[in-house]
Amino acid sequence: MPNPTDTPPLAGRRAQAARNDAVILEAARAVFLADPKAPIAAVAERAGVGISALYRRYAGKEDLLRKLCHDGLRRFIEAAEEAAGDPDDWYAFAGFLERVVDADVHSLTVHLAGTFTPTPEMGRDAARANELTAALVERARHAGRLRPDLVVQDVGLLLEGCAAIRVPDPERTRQLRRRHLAVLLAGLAVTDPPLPGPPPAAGEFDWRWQRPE
Amino acid sequence: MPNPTDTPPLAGRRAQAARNDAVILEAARAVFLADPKAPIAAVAERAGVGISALYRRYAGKEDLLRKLCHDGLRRFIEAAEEAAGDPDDWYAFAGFLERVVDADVHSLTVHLAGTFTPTPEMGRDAARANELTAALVERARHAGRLRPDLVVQDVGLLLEGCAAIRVPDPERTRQLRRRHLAVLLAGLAVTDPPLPGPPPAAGEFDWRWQRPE
DNA sequence: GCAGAGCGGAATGATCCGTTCCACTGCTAC
DNA sequence: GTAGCAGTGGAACGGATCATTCCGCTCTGC
Repeated sequence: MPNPTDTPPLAGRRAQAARNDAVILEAARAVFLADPKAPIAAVAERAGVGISALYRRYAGKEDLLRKLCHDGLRRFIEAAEEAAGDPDDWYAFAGFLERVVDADVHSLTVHLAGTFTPTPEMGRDAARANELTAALVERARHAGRLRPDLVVQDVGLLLEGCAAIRVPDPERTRQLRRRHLAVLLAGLAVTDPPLPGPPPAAGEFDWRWQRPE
Repeated sequence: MPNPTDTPPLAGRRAQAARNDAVILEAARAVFLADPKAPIAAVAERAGVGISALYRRYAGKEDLLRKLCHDGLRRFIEAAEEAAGDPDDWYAFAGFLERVVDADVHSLTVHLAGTFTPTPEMGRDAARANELTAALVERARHAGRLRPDLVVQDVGLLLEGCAAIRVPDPERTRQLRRRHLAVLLAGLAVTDPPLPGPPPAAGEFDWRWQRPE
């Protein structure tokens, strides 16, 4: 009689349900990453489950999208915290970008933004993500390894540029993005010539999070 | 009796028609740039004309999309030819990228690809565009101003990264893209460290031009 | 055995969109 | 003058797409 109260070695129906939790989330991630406007049926198909399995877990499409996006935000935060552990100021920053790019977190968050009404907690997490990023930028700049005219808001744009690169094969996508990122990093470590135009301001991209109209 | 055979000072109905030609194309460009899946009615509305005015000129949506994309390809070629006129090998290359980014040509071409069956002429133009780009890359590299491990196919990805940056205001979009491009250019002018991963191969992105299925 | 959690997938109803159609306008040719 | 027609606006049509609901089935847990 293994574990009467707790149920780690979940079996039978319950086990499938628990497995489906993960499978569905993974499928949703993959599908909406490829096409943010994909129908919900595509997620079910990809997960190899019926539509009911989805609606049993989420109140509706918007609910799923919100969950997905929030998870992405959390991964972003994780990446920043992990990277911050690197004692080298430059590699902390560079490693952060690499992690975020590898995890393919930015495109999900950005392309799904505006398709749901965010929760207050998401707002708080977004703020935290921003702080962590700013700290990483500050460290790298203070160490003199990062061009001084780069502002935090630029980082979002860099990540967006990387996220735009996408081919059918995920692994190849990762490689090509790394390649792109390498060019960017080389450009970020250089002081001259200075960056043109007014730098992006704080809050300049907040509109992304507003619902259309 | 001004001009019995030719009709430069077109008037009345004809004049409106000629004006509409341009207005419609411009509207279509703007609309499909903002959303490649936009309905045709949105184009008509933006142009301030009825739907008939569209269908009088184009056989259908696909026809319009093809025309738009082909125009974009031609602008790309123009940009390459103009930039090639610069005697400085590096500025020819950099100026080429700046022109393409400013003209917002790449995103249209890329995001519309696959939504129509291309004409043979488009195939030829695409090949020409590729040659011109390769020549520019070659010049810059030969002059020792460009990192030696950059291949032509990388250029498409760089442009894609820039095109991914988009805010509601077109002029601000242009500024931010220039800023992004400046980082990229700085990174391209640097030799060390070398770019990671297998470089993109010729034809690796041809799938973009295939219709879905 | 049996109640019901969990599920598959057809059915539903709403929305969206490409295309067609028709009535109208005002040049233009005669 | 005026008949004819190129050019047009926009309503109407028909097909496609989707989110969501619903029903009947399968097994598990007891």
